[in-house]
Amino acid sequence: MPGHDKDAHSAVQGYDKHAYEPFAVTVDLAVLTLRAGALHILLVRRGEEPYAGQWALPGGFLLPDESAEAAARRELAEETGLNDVSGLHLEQLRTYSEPGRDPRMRVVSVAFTALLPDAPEARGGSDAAEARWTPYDEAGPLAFDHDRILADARERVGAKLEYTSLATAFCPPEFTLGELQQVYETVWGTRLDKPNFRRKVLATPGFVEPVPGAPRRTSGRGKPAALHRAAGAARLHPPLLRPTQEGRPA
Amino acid sequence: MPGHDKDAHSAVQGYDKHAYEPFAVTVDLAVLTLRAGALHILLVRRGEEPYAGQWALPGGFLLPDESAEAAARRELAEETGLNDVSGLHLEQLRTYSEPGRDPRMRVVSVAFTALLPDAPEARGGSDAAEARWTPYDEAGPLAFDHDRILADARERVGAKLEYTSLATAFCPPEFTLGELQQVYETVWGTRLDKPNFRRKVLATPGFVEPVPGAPRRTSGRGKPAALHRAAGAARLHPPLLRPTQEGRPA
DNA sequence: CCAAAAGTGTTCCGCCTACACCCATGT
DNA sequence: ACATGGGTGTAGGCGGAACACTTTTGG
Repeated sequence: MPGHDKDAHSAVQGYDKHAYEPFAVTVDLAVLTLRAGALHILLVRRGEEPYAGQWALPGGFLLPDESAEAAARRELAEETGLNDVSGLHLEQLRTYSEPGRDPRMRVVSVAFTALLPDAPEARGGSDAAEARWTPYDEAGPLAFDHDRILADARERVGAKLEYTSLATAFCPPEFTLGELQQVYETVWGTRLDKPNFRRKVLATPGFVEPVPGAPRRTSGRGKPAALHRAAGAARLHPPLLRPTQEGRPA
Repeated sequence: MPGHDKDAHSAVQGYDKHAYEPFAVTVDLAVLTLRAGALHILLVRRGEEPYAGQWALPGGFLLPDESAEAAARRELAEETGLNDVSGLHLEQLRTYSEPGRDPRMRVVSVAFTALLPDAPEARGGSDAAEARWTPYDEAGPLAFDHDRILADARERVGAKLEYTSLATAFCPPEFTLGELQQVYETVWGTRLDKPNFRRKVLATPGFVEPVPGAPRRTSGRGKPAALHRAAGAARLHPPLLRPTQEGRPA
């Protein structure tokens, strides 16, 4: 929002939108999902310079009358072919504005993190751009500063698992506690004690609740599990803390 | 960063920066400090329409070759007269991009939270705009969507006190544990048990460390306190959790 | 001597960890 | 029968809450 410096006033008072260097505003999306017990990220292959042929995060320009959130949903739908984009978890990560991050022009990008429960195979984008789910660890060097955005997204998600109900966003509407536990184990890269995980989750008010008509889902082997769904809470009290890593860097 | 949609390409391939509706990009600053045991926010009074005469968050336009962070520091220096802006804690809050949030034109604003130890009296800005420290609770209706930005900032700061060493940013370089406790009590609006607070803080590795040549600072009455300073850690393990509010809304 | 703030000690209780053990299902 | 995953029980210990108590200053 405009402040009171003279630069702003001279630009704004006359409503001259082009008097100052304009900025291109884009959104970038770090779309994460769990496939085969591993964290995957949605990437698209660039068709043009710069970075032609390299993989990058999906994204695109804001249209004149949409918010960054709306642009992110639109781009996501266009590039993955998802229908119910309205329901999924979308969250601002941060905004990247360093000059020179795009060699062509000044681009300010609002980055989002999106979490998907299952991973529908990615279709190419509307203009036939190639899209692919890639294991997080194999997401090679990406175009622009997307490596950093991706790293920021992972760190943020890992931290938010502790004190928010974010993990349910990786799960389908109805899920088993085993599935929920896998989310934590995969994102954190640790093993958790199943009985204790179960109790902690159930003891946290508003985290999950059993589905009334509970038909228990079987996962091949073993006893079929009771189904749960997200109860309303956004923040977890008490939080589900990561196991204490002794050698943690201060 | 550009994606692969056609809109983007047609705008970008020709390097035509004005082919699409340009966006004005600004920064807004929620500058918080503690004065007289209460949370205060730095506000400036607007001189022009819209919202002329109303109070607003300080901020301003990005210059062509500076990042949002740099713009935030520059604006802060200009509007408060602070010299060592380089040292203080500045952190991205989120980006506000809803169309219509500025009635004049399309403005995308990157909001920051800044935390100051003491509160030097605010000078008016370089162009004589009025600036004032205001108790958080008395920050009346602000211009634009700044009420929301301010609320978001407070919520974020409160949450981050739990699991980061952010509280030290409200303190001078060397501080007493009593001062640190006041930060928590003021931002959270709760009372904390002094002995337990003390032990928890000292038990969290990397949070604070005693200053070697410890001359103990007196605060009028009572035993002078030992001085501490922030040790390196950014995240606290274990976190300093807020006292459990039972009637917390889910 | 008293008030006020810093700092230490100690007890109690809850929760978290760990691991043992039972349940239900597929092969 | 047995492997596999779901689910319950329980003993031990660590840590936080609560509060008593000592220390050091200013008035």
